[in-house]
Amino acid sequence: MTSSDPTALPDPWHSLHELLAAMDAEIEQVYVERGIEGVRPRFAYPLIRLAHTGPLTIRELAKSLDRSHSAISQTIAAMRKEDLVTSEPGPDARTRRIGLTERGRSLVPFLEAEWRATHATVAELDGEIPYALSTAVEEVRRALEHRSMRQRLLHHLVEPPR
Amino acid sequence: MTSSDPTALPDPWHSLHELLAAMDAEIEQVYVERGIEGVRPRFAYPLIRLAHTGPLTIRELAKSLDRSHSAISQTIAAMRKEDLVTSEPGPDARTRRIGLTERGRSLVPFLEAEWRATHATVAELDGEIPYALSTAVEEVRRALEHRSMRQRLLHHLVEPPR
DNA sequence: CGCCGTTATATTAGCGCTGTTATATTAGCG
DNA sequence: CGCTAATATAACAGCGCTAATATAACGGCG
Repeated sequence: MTSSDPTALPDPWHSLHELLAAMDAEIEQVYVERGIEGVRPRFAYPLIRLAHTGPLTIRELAKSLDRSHSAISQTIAAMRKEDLVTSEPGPDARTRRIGLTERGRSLVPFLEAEWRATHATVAELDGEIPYALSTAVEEVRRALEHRSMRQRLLHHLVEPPR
Repeated sequence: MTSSDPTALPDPWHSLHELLAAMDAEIEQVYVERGIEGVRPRFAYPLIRLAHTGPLTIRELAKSLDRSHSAISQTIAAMRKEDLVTSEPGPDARTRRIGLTERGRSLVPFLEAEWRATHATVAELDGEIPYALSTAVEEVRRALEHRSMRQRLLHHLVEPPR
């Protein structure tokens, strides 16, 4: 017989997921309020980066943003449909250089302002609580490097009798 | 001219997403090592709950797990394909009662052990860092209740000159 | 008593976010 | 000419959401 329901304790990550989703939603809301259509939040990162580096190849951009080249390729494809970036044959005819269109470039100042505002907000939030969330995340990451999640799980796993 | 690239500071949530994904992956790995096929981590929550409550309708279950009824409906559909739950006409012909199959029930002891191990691990991790991640998340949530993300963003948003 | 509109439930289609692997294309290079 | 590298694309995986649909139940009212 099972004593008590362990799921009385909620999924420990649920609240975290909710928090992230809610924050993302409010960021997008700010975009919409500014009348920016068709620019999804995930476009901002590559767009801003490109504005500073100048045209890059997919792989260069991917490396620069710490994403897989495939993921970036898809994001770029979506951005091209929105006329935010161009993809022109590069120096090497195998590569294509991704550059900003007029529209893309025109959005950068706002996106940068928004990016900074987001970071400022995160910093503000971190300041309002006893211990910064960002720091806590980093510490967990390091703790897991030291001893993996799997090892910890197995150690705590009390096997039920069959 | 734009001074410096704000995206030199990375997406503040990227590391968090990575962390969560990595943890989930290791949980699933433990499942696989135990020879449990076709049971995704997200099945554990409803499965365990159902074992304790007995058959529930989709909405009851959704409410019980604090998820949308739609999300649960889809999860249940996936679980039915894995022969983990049954869906039988309920007292009211509009409703269906979701119950456990033999297979589903047989997995519960392990899933509960794993659930507890996960919580123990989270507690352990929280103990290894100066301030618990779980607490920090809760504090951020409360801070945002007090003043919304949107308000904070707008306050920090320094509009670029046109 | 039966019809009809409202309400509740469940499902499904479509979307958005993240990413992966595998395959196709193209061009460079030896 | 064939191998390799870079890119692109397709299919898939996971998480979730909203909105539309079908069905059923309930309640009122003629």
